[in-house]
Amino acid sequence: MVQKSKKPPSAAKIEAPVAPKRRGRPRAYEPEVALGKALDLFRRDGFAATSLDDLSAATGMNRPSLYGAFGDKRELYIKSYQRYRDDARAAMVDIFRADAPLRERLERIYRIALDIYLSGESGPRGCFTVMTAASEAVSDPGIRTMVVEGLTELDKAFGICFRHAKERGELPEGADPASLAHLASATIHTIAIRARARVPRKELEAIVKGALDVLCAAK
Amino acid sequence: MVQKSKKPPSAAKIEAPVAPKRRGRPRAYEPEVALGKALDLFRRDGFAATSLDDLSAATGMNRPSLYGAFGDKRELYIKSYQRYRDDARAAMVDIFRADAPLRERLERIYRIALDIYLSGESGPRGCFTVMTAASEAVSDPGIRTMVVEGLTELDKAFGICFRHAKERGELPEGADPASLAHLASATIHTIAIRARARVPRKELEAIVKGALDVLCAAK
DNA sequence: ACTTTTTTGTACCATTTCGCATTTAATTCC
DNA sequence: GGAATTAAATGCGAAATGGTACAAAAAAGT
Repeated sequence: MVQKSKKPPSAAKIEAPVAPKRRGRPRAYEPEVALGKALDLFRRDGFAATSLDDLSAATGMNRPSLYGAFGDKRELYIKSYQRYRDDARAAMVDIFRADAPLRERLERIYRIALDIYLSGESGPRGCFTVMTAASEAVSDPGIRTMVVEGLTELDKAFGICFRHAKERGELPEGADPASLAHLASATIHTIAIRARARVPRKELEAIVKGALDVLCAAK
Repeated sequence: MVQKSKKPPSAAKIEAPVAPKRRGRPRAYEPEVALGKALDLFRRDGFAATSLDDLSAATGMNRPSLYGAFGDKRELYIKSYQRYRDDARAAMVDIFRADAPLRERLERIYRIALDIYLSGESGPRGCFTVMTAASEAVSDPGIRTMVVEGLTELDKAFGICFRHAKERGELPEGADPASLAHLASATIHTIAIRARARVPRKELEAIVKGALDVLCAAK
């Protein structure tokens, strides 16, 4: 289970054209898509309620293959969570880095967040961190570390946003970027929770709008 | 499972002195404390990860008794959640109704919330609604309804707070109580999540302070 | 004392769960 | 074509799970 070259699926097309000429029987699954399916399940049902049979059915891999590819259930869960965070980060990083007015950046961030939280065939899926990972965090130090990392990463990204906006004069002198960032994160969290309770998108958008009205004019 | 007189445990001492002279073998457990133990378990581990054996061990009741007293696992979960909400409401309702300055009322609310979320022998327990009920909400309409009720109840309580404060002139003219209430709820939620990830109380208090600085001076 | 009522405690059942051992299939290297 | 290698497929097994049947126990009513 060392899995060397896995990160660059785009660069892979350059370095390893298509067939790396592996030695034995070829895999009948693509690890990336299988992990995506596993992620969907874990995200919907949580760790305990997701059985290996469910995962096996969803990924199309039988249990031994699953085990061989990703390790045991906990490892698969962690890899799923890692994948979720990578995806979420990838979807937001450009916006966080973009050079746009504060309000516009925030609006785009929340639009992406809503897309992520509300998607899903069998109901809105919410946020992996908030809905299932935080629950596991009490008893599993490894997962806890990941959760804390995720939370602080979001805080920091928002913090940079607000600090930047303050430097540009978009915020009053007295505004505290750190506090505003925490409130922005909190809005992400409250939206994730409400989405999971099937609160309609319209309402969530209204909550976001109200929050932005406060945060973009604060103090 | 009709359970008539159950709500007034204090008034019970007046109406039913001690022994209502029930007919058969007396119960070896007190339903209220047993439900409290069940609540603790569900809150820590969630619905799926809590087994009837665990519940049986924690409550001291064997499974048939559990079943007879509270119904099946899902019913017990719902009753636990109901109990949690009752307790939380009871702990906060006086403060919400109190006639004190905005900031002081909010500070007291958040102090209570932190007490609730951080307590627990085997680590901080977080918020039942946020940590486990919201997860179940996607697939269980009954639980979803309760979650939505709980969320809007909190929104409303905060809303009354801010509206009241605005009428008193504690907030600027342009302030929108509803938006501020949602941000106050969001702060509750973010704190519940972070508590679960074992973020120390000091940090959570700092987040609350920052939020109050913004909310009590907004717009 | 004996019946009735309510609860406890033991034991059980069918199912599900995770994990693995073993066999079979597909591919490359020689 | 045959050995080597890698993965799939089957299926086993021990443990745990939710739920229940049934007998023993403890109280009140008669």
